[in-house]
Amino acid sequence: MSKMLMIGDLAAATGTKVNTIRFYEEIGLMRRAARTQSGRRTYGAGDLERLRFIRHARKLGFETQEIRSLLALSDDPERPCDEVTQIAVRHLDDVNEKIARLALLRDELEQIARSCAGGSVSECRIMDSLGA
Amino acid sequence: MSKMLMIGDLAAATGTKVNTIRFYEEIGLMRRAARTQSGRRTYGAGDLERLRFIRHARKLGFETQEIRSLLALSDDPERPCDEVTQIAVRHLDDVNEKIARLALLRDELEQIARSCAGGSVSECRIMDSLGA
DNA sequence: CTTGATCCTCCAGTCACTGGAGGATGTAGG
DNA sequence: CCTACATCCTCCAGTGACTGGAGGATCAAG
Repeated sequence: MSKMLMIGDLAAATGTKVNTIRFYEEIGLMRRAARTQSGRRTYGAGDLERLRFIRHARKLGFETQEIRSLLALSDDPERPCDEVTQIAVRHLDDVNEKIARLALLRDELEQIARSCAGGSVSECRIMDSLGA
Repeated sequence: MSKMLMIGDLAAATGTKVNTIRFYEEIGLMRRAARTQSGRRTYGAGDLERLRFIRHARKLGFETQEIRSLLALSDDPERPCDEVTQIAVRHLDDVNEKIARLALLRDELEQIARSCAGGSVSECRIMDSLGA
């Protein structure tokens, strides 16, 4: 069988605090981990992947409930199709808007970095980039 | 002179809670607002733009300190150039990574929505999209 | 068999808000 | 002018998502 991971291994592999992983279990983002005889949590490769997903999603500004609903898409791939599509489409709009805003911000940051090459930034439109 | 805005106008225009705007002032994200005779905060168009920027940035997963440093780029456009460039470049990397991850997530959501057109989703790779 | 790293539970603290009490002010209708 | 009601003020307690630490058990190496 494949390698057993301890909670510290997950933490190290994802840059998450051990306490945070236990917290994710408590609020139901991570599955209740299997335990050893002495009560220590054990994980597999799937749990590692799941934790990475959660962490990245958080960094992208998704709330716990949104992550829950994204994870649902992969947790139960056999569920009714229209339900799944509905969740996916709802998130698609959100994701596309995030991408569009970030693209504007990126353009402005590039502009600042470039224009600054010779002199001081007198024309700063950074707020316009997310102000729309 | 241009239109004077009250805190409630800002709140309505940006979908922010009144209390949250006061909180932003407290932690120094919003400037200390000018007050009327009776002590009510008054704002101008610039404050509205600034608040919109803050709100969008939060939704994109930036922390208060990061927003502070982004706002600094437009707050003081005459400051030393290398300093500004440094801030901009540091954020550029972060922004580009966010965009890349969101693009992967979008592709996967599109795939789910499409493939679901006829049947149930048996091949769900949504976690791969943010798992890298 | 000791020592040090990791694990456990439980609980208090932080960050970024959110909501409400209690009271002053502003404005529109009678 | 007076009342009614929305909006403002300050202050403070509560929530969501962690973060850190106390106090104690377990495990792996020497």
